[in-house]
Amino acid sequence: MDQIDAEPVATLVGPLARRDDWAADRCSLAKALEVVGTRSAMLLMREAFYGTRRFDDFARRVGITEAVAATRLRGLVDAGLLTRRPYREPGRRTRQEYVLTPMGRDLAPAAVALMQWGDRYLADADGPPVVLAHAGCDEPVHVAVTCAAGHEVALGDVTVSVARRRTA
Amino acid sequence: MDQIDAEPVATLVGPLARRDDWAADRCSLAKALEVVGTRSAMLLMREAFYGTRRFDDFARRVGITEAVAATRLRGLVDAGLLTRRPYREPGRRTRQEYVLTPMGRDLAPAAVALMQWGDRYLADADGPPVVLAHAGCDEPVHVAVTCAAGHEVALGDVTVSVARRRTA
DNA sequence: CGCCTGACTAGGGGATGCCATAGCCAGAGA
DNA sequence: TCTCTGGCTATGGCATCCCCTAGTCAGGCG
Repeated sequence: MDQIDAEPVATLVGPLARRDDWAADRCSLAKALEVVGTRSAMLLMREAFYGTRRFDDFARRVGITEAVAATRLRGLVDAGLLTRRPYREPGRRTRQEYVLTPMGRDLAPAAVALMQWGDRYLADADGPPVVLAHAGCDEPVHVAVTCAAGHEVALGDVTVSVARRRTA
Repeated sequence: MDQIDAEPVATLVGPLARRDDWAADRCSLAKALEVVGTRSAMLLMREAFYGTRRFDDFARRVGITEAVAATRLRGLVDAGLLTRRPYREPGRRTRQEYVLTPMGRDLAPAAVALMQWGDRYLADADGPPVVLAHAGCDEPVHVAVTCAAGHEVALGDVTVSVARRRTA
């Protein structure tokens, strides 16, 4: 251990304790960042969570140019977070809309976690601009790390260990 | 509403329902991304969560050059996620270490949420490389959006509304 | 006093992200 | 058939991110 004092960080167990022997290139966080690691990609996902579907709404609401929106949306479709789907309003021509897939929808906790962190530490004097609540009980929502038994887990109580490989 | 069918997305209530009247530039998610919106910044935070403290360990384990590590670490210190602290091992010269602040520590749920999403959708055939568990009960941890009453909340059950401003 | 090491800084260059302006194409309405 | 609009694509340019290869600086040790 190269810990000097007992700062609450995660505990690495098993082979991971020798950090430099472990290749971080398989890290799922790194892989996730390859897909949604840009500002524009994550903000486009925010819009998708808010129900935006049309190309120019995405571009305008995120505040990026249509060229960037086209590139980024194509990337998100290719990665599987959104699907392109033609639709038709009566009296209008056929259009494409970008709709969340389950994979895209499952990114919501990460986006909410980032938003919550921003609310807490980066909001201006007026406080956070929006509040997320549970439609059922009207209580505000928050994101937390919990274990299967339902305990909320602090960083200092997390252990990190190598997973058993699915394949030999 | 420009919803075509009932996809489970968040429901915007009040003034927010007219999306284009709402300026997204105060969005906390956007602000968070200004701080940790780059791949290297988030991966440096991952290392910090794992207990890394020394400059060259950060650079080597994240797989970035020392120049990038220096710039990014300075940014994280300036933003308040890490502090620089001199320390001294006996017989060694004084060094600087980078230690998590409470602000940095509170980013952990967002990082875990992204990692969990990557585990689920982006892992290779071997499955995710590491498993996070609760030190107390050994159960794997996961990140979820919950309300104050403890209910796990799906995206479709989230409402988004304007916050009451802290200041007039 | 001079070497060595840890912790950076400097410089040069390629790739990506973003912006602004302009153009293209399909299809509905006139 | 002509026009208009939504939904993109194209071009050119600046900024940022990242890499690689040095070089610098402080301080403990021989």
